[in-house]
Amino acid sequence: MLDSHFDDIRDLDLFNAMDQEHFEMLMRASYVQNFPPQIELISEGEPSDFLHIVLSGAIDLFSSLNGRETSLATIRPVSTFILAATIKDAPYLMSARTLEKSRVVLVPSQDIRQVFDVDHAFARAIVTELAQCYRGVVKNTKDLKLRTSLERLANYLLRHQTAAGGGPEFTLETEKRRLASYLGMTPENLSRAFKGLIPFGVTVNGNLVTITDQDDLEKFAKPNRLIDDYDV
Amino acid sequence: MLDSHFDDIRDLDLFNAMDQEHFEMLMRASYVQNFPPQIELISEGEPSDFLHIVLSGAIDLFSSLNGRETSLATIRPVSTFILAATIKDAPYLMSARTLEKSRVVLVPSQDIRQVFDVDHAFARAIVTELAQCYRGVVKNTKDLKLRTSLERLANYLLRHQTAAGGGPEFTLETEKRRLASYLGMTPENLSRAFKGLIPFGVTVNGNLVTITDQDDLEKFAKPNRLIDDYDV
DNA sequence: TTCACCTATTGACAATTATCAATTCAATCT
DNA sequence: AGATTGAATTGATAATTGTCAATAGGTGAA
Repeated sequence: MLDSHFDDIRDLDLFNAMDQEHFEMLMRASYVQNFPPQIELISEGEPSDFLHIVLSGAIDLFSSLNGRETSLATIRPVSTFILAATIKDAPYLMSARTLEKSRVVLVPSQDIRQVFDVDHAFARAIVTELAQCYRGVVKNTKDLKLRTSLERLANYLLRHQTAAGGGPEFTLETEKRRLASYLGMTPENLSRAFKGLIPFGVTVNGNLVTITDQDDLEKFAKPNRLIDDYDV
Repeated sequence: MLDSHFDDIRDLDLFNAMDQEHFEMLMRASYVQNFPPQIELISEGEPSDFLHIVLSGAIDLFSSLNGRETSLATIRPVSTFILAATIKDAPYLMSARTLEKSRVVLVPSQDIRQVFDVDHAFARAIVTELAQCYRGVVKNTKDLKLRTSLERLANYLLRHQTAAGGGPEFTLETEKRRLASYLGMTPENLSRAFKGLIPFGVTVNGNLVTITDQDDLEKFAKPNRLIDDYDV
């Protein structure tokens, strides 16, 4: 596995400062696999044998309990997932499934831990990545506990508008049922929430979202950098 | 600051594998402070100048937004908090206040980062600690999104029963209003939730909880190791 | 002790969210 | 094109949760 994907992975913050030799060692130990949509790559509770890297496609991290299910995150290329379980050699806390046809690299957890012990730049990158992930989940918890569902949707739209370039029109990349689950509501209520945002300058047509009154929406959503800014 | 608390801190997973010289360096750079109850030690959004270690007392980590407030965690001795912000040199995402008279050690973040770069055992301990924290927040998110408030309370009681030794009687160490906030509900609803658990073998009198029917409660709560077990 | 204060509890009611059923809509297959 | 499938939406209703107001209970200060 020393082919072209190589460069994309090397560019990730997690891998770009480490020793070349160690990087190649990891890549040689890895597997690249292609998966069709809707394949469950990981089931929560299983031992974490691999660090996963999405090269293309999209992955849904979700969790199930007593017949209920919730979506916790969407992973898009190029990034890693399940780092904490790999580090702790503990069972996965989330399941993962492909949302589309996806290309995934599997790096054996054992090799990750081994290289961690001899490559300080890699160790530092892992710490930074984990701290970033931790803060991401904390922000998500604040979003869930401190905002109503309408506010969560409003802020989600503002974040995605920014990610999509900032223009007044952008498309939802996510199925609405999954968006609802991610935001902690039912699909029915997401429909109603979209309607509830019409007075604040939001219209939706299928996957196309149009912010007709940016000020109105922001005044309602009150975005907060300690929740909504990715790089804080 | 090379006094008796020294040993307690050295015993923490975070510090017990590192080089003695580095440990002393960190301790010499630190401050020990005593705080009365209800003092806000940290306000979210501020730069993270110190890693905090609670030696005695108890700390509430909480967050506020638009006049609302929620409790995110309780830190009891001896443990650290605000590690991720320290590592990333990013602003605090949570505020912290003393719940009781508390003794706290402040280790300058700068020194933590400096020692991280030269002490591999410390680096490894930080990674493990961060991974643990990350997994803790993920479990909390699953608890919030996949369980009803009654189930959250039931499982909270089971976890605390275990922590208190496992017997049928134990005391809540937490003010009920804060417990309600932690569990994501209002104090009024916590009162009603306690009543709702009576049919499943739980009685409460002030801070004293009695599990009268362990099986019934567990059958209702359905505790899950991927949410409720601390060491998974 | 008495008062003041704060927490906890309770009841009544409102708001929010979930559930169920039916319908619309869009994409895909034959 | 027509049929099939599954997502999205809508309406009706139920369940849950929050809000407001009043009361009870406990703690500490004067």
